Amino acid sequence: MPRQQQPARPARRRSYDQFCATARALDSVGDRWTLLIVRELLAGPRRYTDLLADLPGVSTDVLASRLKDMEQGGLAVRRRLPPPAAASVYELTEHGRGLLPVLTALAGWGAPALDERRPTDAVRAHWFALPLLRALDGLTHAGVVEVRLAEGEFHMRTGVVAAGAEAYGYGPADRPDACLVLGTDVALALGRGECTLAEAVGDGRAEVLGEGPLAVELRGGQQPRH
Amino acid sequence: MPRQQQPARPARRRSYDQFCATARALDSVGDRWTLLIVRELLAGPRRYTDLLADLPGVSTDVLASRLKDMEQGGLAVRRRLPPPAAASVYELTEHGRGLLPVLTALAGWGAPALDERRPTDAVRAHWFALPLLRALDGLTHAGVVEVRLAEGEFHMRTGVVAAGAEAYGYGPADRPDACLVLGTDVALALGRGECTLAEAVGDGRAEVLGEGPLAVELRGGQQPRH
DNA sequence: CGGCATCCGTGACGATACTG
DNA sequence: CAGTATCGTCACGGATGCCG
Repeated sequence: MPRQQQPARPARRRSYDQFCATARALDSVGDRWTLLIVRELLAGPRRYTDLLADLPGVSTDVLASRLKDMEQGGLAVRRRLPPPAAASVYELTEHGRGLLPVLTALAGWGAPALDERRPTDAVRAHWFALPLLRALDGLTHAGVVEVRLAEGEFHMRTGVVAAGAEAYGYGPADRPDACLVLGTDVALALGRGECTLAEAVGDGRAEVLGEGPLAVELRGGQQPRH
Repeated sequence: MPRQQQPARPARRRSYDQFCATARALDSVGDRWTLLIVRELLAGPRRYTDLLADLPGVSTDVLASRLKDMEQGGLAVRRRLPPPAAASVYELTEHGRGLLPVLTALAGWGAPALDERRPTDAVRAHWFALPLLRALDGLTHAGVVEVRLAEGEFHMRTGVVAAGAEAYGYGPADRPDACLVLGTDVALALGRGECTLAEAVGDGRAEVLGEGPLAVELRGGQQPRH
């Protein structure tokens, strides 16, 4: 009689029942939509409705259920905003932010599949953050880079990312150390590793604004490793 | 009229329909069991029945369906063995082997969840390969390490892994450069990054057999990076 | 309006049985 | 050995309703 469910109400989700680190990870984040919710929350705290808007296709009950699972799994917390705004946001815990390497690895592997944009495909600017984080992985200078694409803007943190800091975020940055203006095609090529940012700047296909050390490094003043 | 399915027979699988590298990756490998099948095939070619045996809980039709999806997605190929053995094996393509960083990242994140072994958990020796590969990531000497656990044996390739070579495999190695004898608890601690192999060898909780440069490095003759 | 809960149709999943 | 067939169950996707 396998999978005997004791009458506990929370009705624990289906497990792979394998003593394996990968299987345990997939027990937590292997369900449909979960890793994409993490991708959204890696950009910062978000409200339920905003998540719904940036995850086209997810149904309301599935999103609510996943968020509840993620709370129970210690991936995210629900935080009530101060009175002026009568709303609450969902926010990754440090454990949840630990999924960043998983997401960047997945993005690196999936980037070559971004060759054609299908007419049914949704787009958000910050979805380019994960591939670009990989492309700029070798930078020595830490700081915040604002990225401007035709699809919109986002910002990301270069260099060693502190444990408590978010790796990227929605919209423009408060005080960016550098500003990166890119076409979609260049962003895709960078994500695929087909060219470096220094090469794209040299070709005039990318533009770096700013004069700080990070901006200089982005332009190729110091070659990033590998 | 969303998601209008044209009468094409292959009935394309459900897609996230997002122009995002991560979403594209999950379109390919986001289905239940797929990444665990990849974990199995990363150890080398396997027959259908062997996969069924090492993936307890998967049903026959789901395994057949996933393998077909993986063939169609260019992740794996089915290869018929020469006449003596009237069977065929499934084998990862180079594209499929590119998922190794995704699997190691997932294993690294999931390793802390391996604190208790539940009575329903299945175990295979080679499931420890991914966390151990991470733990030995900084090694400078390339070679093949045979790992002996209470649960069984497997082997893995250290140093820079050539594109065509498998990162790990089932059972003992043909001609190992070093041999690693571990208890389960030490294997878990290594996977969690709680200690280094040199420390475990120093404590006598791990044993390294062999005299080549790789064996020396494993013992801590040269400290692995970080 | 934000944050779900409910209902329903479809399809994916899991277990078993069966076949070439 | 390597799957296909069948079937019951559950998860998913879409729409709508409720409630603070």
